[in-house]
Amino acid sequence: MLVVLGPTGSGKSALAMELAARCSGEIVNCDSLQLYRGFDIGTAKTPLADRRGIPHHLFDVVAPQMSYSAGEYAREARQILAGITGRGAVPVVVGGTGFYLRALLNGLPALPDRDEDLRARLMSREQKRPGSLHKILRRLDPKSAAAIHANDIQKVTRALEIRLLTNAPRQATGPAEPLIGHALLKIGLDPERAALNERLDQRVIEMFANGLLDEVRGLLAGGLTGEEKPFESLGYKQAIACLRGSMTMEEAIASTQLQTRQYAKRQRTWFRREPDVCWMEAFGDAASTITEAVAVQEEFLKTLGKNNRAVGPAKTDG
RNA sequence: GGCCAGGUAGCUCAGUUGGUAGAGCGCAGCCCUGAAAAGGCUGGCGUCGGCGGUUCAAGUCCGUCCCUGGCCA
Repeated sequence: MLVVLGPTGSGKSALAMELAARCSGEIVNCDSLQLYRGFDIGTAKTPLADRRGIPHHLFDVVAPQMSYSAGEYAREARQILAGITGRGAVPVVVGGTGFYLRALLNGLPALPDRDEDLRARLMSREQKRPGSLHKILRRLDPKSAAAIHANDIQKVTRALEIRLLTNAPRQATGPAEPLIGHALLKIGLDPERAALNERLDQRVIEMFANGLLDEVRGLLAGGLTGEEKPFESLGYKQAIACLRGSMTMEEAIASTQLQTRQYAKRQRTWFRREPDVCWMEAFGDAASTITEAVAVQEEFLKTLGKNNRAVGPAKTDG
């Protein structure tokens, strides 16, 4: 399988389709927001008309009211991958959400999902006495408490949740199950920062010009409140503020541009640690990048073919 | 031209009765076991508008000049 990763706006989707078109590939989304139904313009989802007949998976599969998690993603994506390889095609995972990609490839330990009731109780405790959750964690799971900053309430809460639900500290909760049975080629896109920023700024202007506000109006008219999870994301947050009159359009655009740049920065930091990535310091839709990536892909598919033949018979007992 | 209010970190601004400067945001770097487009951590020597003066010591007092905004001519 192939993985195309990189910051937002680096041209992952375009490159992924070029690669998929050359190897009977099928695109598998690894972006936490493109999963959501109805959130198209602000998430830069590839429009149906531009998908060139290439199968796209895990787009528009989550209702906006639903909260989602890396664990759910990993489970669903693995099923999709199995289906694709089962019919002899090549999965091309397109990922901007590093944590989801890690969950997919490395797996997550078998841990309980969010427990909203428990979280509500923990939160009210934290609100009454700030810092109390970390204090409790220090007693119940000192190792996690040392690893998580006291101000990081989200992660403190999660660690405490695990400890209370499983009666064990996080580290003792068993190993993750990495994805197996797939030869992997990871291609990373890392265009020059100034050029990416410029493109991101431009993209935000286009999103607002091309109907982001209308899309949000439509979502609200369809019964959503504007408080659902995906409305907390880049562009949608600002669009809501704009529709409610707490932000002008100019402010909304500027704020989205700013936060998009910051997001891209965090993605870069995350992906830098991803092992075994074939990095290309350019946009994925540049002709030279496509040429280079296709060459790498062909090399990969060639060795993959050999390995499959060599390893094939031995696989039966696995 | 006169009066008033200002000119302090990239931006917005704090700076007590004089003891060589801070906060938010930005920016830079980073973290990450089910919210991840989320959440969190670390990093601030900047001619305190210029020049003189008073003082052991001035962003802080005095003089003068420059700039910005407002009001009056």
